Amino acid sequence: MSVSIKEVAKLAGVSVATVSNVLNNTKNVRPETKAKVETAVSQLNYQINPLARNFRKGQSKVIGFVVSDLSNYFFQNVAIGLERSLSEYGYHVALMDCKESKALEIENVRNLLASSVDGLVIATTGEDCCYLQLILENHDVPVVFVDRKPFGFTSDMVLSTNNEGAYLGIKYLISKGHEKIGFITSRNDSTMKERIEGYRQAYQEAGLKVNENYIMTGNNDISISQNQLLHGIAYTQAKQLIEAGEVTALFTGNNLSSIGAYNYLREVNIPVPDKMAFMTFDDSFWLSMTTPSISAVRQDPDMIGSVSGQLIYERISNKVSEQPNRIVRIPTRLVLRYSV
Amino acid sequence: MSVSIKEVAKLAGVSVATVSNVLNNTKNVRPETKAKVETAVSQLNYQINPLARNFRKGQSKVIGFVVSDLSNYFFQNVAIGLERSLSEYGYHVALMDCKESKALEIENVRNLLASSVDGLVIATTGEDCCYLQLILENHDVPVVFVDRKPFGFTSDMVLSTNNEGAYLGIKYLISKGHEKIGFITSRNDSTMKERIEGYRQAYQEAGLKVNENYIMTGNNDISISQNQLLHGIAYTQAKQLIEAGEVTALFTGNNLSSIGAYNYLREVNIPVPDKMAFMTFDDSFWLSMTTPSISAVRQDPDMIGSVSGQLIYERISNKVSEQPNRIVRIPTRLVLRYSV
DNA sequence: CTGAAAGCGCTTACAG
DNA sequence: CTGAAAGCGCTTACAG
Repeated sequence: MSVSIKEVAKLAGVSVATVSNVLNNTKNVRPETKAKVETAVSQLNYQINPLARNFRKGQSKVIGFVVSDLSNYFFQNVAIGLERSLSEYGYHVALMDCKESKALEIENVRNLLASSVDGLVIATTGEDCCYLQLILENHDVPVVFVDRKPFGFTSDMVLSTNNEGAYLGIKYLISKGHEKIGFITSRNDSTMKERIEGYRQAYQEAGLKVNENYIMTGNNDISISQNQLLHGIAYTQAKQLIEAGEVTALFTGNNLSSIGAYNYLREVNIPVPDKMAFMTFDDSFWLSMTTPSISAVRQDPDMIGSVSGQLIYERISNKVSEQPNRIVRIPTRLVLRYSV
Repeated sequence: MSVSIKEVAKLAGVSVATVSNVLNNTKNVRPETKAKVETAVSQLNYQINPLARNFRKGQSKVIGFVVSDLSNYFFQNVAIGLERSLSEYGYHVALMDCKESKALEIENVRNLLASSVDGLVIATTGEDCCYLQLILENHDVPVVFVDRKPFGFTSDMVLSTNNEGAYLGIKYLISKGHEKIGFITSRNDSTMKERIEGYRQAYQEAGLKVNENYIMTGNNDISISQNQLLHGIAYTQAKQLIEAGEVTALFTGNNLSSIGAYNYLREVNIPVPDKMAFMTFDDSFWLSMTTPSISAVRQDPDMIGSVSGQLIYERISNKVSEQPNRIVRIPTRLVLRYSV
């Protein structure tokens, strides 16, 4: 039904090799010949068959994005940025949700490789990524990690300036007179450790001593999804901290924990910011709809996604094959609203 | 580098045709022969090359999802449901954002077809979809529309029970004593018309007369994206209605308009629900984070997505090729919180 | 600068 | 039940 390169060649009176060469700009072709081909192409309304080309070139033009939890808006926005940047290079993105399950993550990676993806972007569920070494050994597929730093596997990474972001937020809280700031993280991974480091730095710079009891780290084994978070671990952590009656401000480590913690404040009717200041890492749309609206350290998930696309494309097209692994940090910034 | 069907055939001592047949279960093969092939497959750790198979079969195993506005959480959730259901059949989804631009929509459809998608799911920007007739005439690609009904093109559709949902919401408001309910829609498309119909039905059933001034329909030409909506058209419409001083309740037609309208209420400090009841079509996460939390008519975007996947898969696999176009309605339900 | 030809790895009539 | 062979539509050494 659809016209092939042969028919173009015939109509143009040249060989298929020549048609291919003008189509792909892969060899010098005499202008007259080129013109003949081009008119034939437009006369027949020829479109290259990407299935044949992909097969021939051994590429699929799809990048797999393996996401720890797709119900998290943060990753949805990463996906959007990734999609946009890769589509510029003619790539599609295959999204795979892991629902915070390592087993699903491994299965997803396996399936993607079996379906011949050209590259992998991974927001890993747990940090241990040794399994990748094994699975990838027969595949020449570049990998970029986003948001969380893996161990057991080295590759390019795109991360937020976690340390600096938390530092900025805590510093601001301190500047507002808060000396006892609760830090709530529902997880305890490399990312959270960096953010806690920012907390410590701000304290140190202000000459304050950190009370370790105010840092509530979570458990990585707990599966959390944004939809069931109103009374999750962050809720409990906020409750504990506030019932202890010491902290005057709460800083939550990501959007997931902000939901649980803020929901607690709301339920027990603690006036923000009068009785309790509140700030979170990760900006979300809903933070500007609450009363008062909530200040946040904003990440740029869209940028994280698009930069990841960039990096993986460079690897695929071998522009940087010899370069060592890169870590790109995407800036964060303070968005002040009325909760502090 | 990777092992091919030939090598499997050689090791098993059979022809490639036979290997193919046991792999695909496409012909009866003697059990002994089958066993030989299977041991060879596992010995060589053979995996079929999907690029070759797709090329041969003329399919890409990807479905394009053309989305009017991917910054809208509603569509993100549709995408997630679609992804999940299609992945069960070995399909990937190629997401394409149109940013509410018809021109981009057309370009996206074109690009997807050029990259050989096997099917198209479309949440159209504008309702006029005549362009599809033309573009699709050389392609045997099934289409499913979601959320909005197109004209100028007929295909399967998956929509919410818009009429019934709005009816439920308005009926509840009326039951609470409201007789002057403002209906704010930022758009004026088939979907909104259905929701307005539900509004009228509830009024009629209650023996109330509809005041047309309370129905503020929007303009389809205005591009709106969730991120810039705090002071958009719904904000203005809410302002107008409330300054006129008649309505005692506000019902917004979708999540986008709820943002603008609620933000107005918030800015001018109108107590909800005491001075003004509030309810919206489209549930969103943030509706449970406001004070008071906001009641909504909940759609099920995830289900809309997964059902769309179902329908398009049936069309692709020709299970229903002779059937006329289907319209599937996904139920909505009332989620009561504290804004009414 | 151009073309004839091999070949990528499958599937699928067709013959036996 | 099994196999030999054609062919899907490209790209790419290779020869001239």
